[in-house]
Amino acid sequence: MSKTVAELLADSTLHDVSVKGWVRTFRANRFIALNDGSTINNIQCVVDFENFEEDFLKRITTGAAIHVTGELVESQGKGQSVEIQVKEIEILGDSDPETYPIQPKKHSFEFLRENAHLRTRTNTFGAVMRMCSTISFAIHKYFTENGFYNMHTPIITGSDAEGAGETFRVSTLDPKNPPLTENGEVDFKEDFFGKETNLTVSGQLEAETYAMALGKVYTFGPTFRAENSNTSRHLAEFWMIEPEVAFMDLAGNMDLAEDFLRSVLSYVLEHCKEDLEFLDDRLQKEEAKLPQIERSPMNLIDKIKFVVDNNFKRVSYTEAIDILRNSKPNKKKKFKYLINEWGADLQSEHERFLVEKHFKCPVILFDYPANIKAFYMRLNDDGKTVRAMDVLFPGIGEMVGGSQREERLDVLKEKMKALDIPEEELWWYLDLRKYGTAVHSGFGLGFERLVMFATGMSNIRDVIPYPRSPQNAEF
RNA sequence: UCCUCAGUAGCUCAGUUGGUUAGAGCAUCUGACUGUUAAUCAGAGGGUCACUGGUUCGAGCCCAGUCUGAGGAGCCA
Repeated sequence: MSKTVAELLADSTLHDVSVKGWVRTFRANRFIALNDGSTINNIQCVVDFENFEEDFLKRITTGAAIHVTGELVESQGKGQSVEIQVKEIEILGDSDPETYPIQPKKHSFEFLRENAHLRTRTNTFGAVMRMCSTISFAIHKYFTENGFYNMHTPIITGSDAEGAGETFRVSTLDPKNPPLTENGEVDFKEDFFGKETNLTVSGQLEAETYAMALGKVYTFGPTFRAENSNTSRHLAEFWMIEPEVAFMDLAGNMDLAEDFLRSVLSYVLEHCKEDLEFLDDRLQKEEAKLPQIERSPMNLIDKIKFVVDNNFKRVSYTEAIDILRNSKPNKKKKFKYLINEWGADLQSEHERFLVEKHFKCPVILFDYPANIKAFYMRLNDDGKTVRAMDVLFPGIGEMVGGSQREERLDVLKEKMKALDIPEEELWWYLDLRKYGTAVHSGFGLGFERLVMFATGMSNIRDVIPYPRSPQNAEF
């Protein structure tokens, strides 16, 4: 029975072993570094090349899949504690060294992105993708242990009123020859659902309906935005975590976001040690090439520990504006957008100043001006701010965006009217405010952004298996 | 979408003021060696210089357009 490399390395009582994996390197015609993805570590397989045909050994190339049988012994070399003294090798799948793109050397992330189907066979992407899985599990674990129910919100939606960005249309109509109405417009009554439909940009509104029945719910599913965003932190398809809780106000929402993030990251510290150490090491080597000023003050693991061990700084929008207005870069006109008065939307440079320079820790900004936030956010008594909050992380920017939801029917209706959001599209959403309405809150958290922070990867396209972005849907 | 930068061998890159046959390291192939850690040593093969057009006696290099990628901005998670 074959064991995984992880099992071999963990159990010192094993003797006769059998393992299957992919060849990383074959050194000195004697040492095969074999990896099967179960761990970042390779198992060294020692071959007595005198006992094998030369032509057979030539087929043991980087990328080949092989089955090794032998004896697990203490290693004579220094780089590893144990190794397999090989008795038999079976080549399961050859790998043509002339064309196999992954060499035992450093590749650029850009190159590996073009070979996304093979990049998981590298140390870095293996580590990142194993961590994705662990983080995903930690998220479900946190919510389950805290009394949340998981729900699957629809991926195809009929309402265009969520207001969270451009949508992808879902249609079975013939794009070359669509049915037309008398006015010459596309007749979506003829379409599959009998109306215009899109891929979801958020499960929030549906999650609210379930929170108002099950109490605490969360969604963890794919989300689609057809924005022409070309940045290292946006994707057209990403996974979003959206908890929604009945009877919880904004303060509770902030507590939840903070506790959630710190718990998940703490779980990662505990359960991804080897992968984290590798990524940390890699980052430090990368940073060593940079000039002193551009290096980050903390290494990856310390950065995660810092977030786990310290409270997030909570600052109202109004306080943040005061801090920014009196800040050095504002006075010296170093900001591209200078902060002059209350009501201005905060730009990336301002958020980064607050998080990276002023507070030097994750920051929760709350109580934003109503006119720069979404229609469903709870209006404060001052009449000009809403109970919104953003959690800002160093290097990532907005990790979480959330709010207490407007629970008062008349206030909500007025807001929708002002923003031209048709009531008949969201009749069911308004029903929540008619029947047993209550204070409730929730937030959205971008899964890949959390993975970026936990892995130290700087491009979001490198923390999702097959990134979808403008002009790119390969694989 | 906007701004900036880049595109030269399979990969990572060098290529001077425009001037003979475009280079290096790694990878590959051949040979040697064999307790190595991205093994080492010797040799060989490998190029539509992103694409299209232009300027010029002559373009990898200059100009225009297009495509692709990166960083930043906007939109946001």
